[in-house]
Amino acid sequence: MKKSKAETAETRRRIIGAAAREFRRRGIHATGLAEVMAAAGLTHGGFYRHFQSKDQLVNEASEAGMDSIVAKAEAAAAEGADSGGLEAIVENYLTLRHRDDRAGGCLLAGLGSELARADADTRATVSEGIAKFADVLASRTRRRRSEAAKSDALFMLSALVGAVTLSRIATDPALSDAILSETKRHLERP
Amino acid sequence: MKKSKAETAETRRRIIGAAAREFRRRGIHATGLAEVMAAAGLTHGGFYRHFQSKDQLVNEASEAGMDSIVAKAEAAAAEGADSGGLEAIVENYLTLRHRDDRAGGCLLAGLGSELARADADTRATVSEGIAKFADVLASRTRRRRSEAAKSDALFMLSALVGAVTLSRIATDPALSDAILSETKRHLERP
DNA sequence: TGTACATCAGTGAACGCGCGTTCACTGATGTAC
DNA sequence: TGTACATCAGTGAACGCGCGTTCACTGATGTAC
Repeated sequence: MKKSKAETAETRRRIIGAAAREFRRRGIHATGLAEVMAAAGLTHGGFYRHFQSKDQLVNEASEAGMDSIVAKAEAAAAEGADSGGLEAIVENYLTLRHRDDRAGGCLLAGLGSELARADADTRATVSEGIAKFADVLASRTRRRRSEAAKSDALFMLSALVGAVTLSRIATDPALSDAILSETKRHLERP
Repeated sequence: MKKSKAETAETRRRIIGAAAREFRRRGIHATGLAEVMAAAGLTHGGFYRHFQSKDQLVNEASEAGMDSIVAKAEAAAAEGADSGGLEAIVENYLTLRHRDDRAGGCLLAGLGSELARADADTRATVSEGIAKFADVLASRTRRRRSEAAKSDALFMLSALVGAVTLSRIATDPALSDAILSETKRHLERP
């Protein structure tokens, strides 16, 4: 059953993608490797041909997750109606769709408190992703001074991630919706 | 080894307190009942004299956790130098001490993404806690209209929780500190 | 008030289960001649 | 170009381990007389 190099690389990418989705959907600790492999269309035994450990997969899935959310933010900004594209990112992030789509949503909102307990390698990976996300936001502000833009970006990112996280906990639908809509309102009219 | 009613109630409270701390420190899923019971000075076998399941303990520990963070916010506001006490809450929440003290810190920042996957009972409990926390913040704003105060409160809470969560992920100390300090700056000078 | 018995908080061994990880095996592919 | 062999991605059974939960037992307390 040996596969070509291209097939092997494709399988590896498929496992990482399935892991990113399953981790965000059910949590890192609660998701087993067998579950991830099944989602990738494989059996669990083959896992160690591609990764040294679950921790390594968590790290690579986190990198992929951060890359994808940063790319989504850039795409939203590029399509945005406003000049800078900042509102488009916020509009896109603080939606009911994002709140309800954990598997496909932002890694930070989906796994924030679990990532805070991940190993140093994974946290370093995510740390870089946070910086990149903040850079994308900062480059879209109308601030002249780059420190002010960076400051705005870190603040906005905190509010975005906190709002989606809290809106997912809330069982009261009015509260859940209000967390998203009021955060949106404040970020758009600062 | 039967204990008096008062002792039994005290033991129950001790288990809940230990659980709240251990869950925040290591995560809900990663913390075993034996660990919680040991932290409460007991062996694991006695757990089911007090609770029907781990889920029930998670629910009660979450209630205790939300009560304690709301009480802390009220206490900070009462001691605050500013008239309303809002700045005192923000100053108190966005500290390096809070970031570094997961076991004793805010339940929402420590377990946010895990709570979003908890059972409906626990999420309902935490949902009420979020509403109470927002009420405390809203009552401290200088807004006249109560809807505006509520809106501010939900936004602030999102930013507070998001900032501490992200600052705990970040391995770059400058980034971690900046997330807290820039969020503080924006919330204090809106 | 004193005595006999029922209660039940807490102990520690045991349960089934699912986890991360390992391993012998298979068989299609890449490589050496 | 064709053939023989080595490689290694993927399978499925098995491993030790820790988990949530159960249970027989202990013995101090509360209760009934």
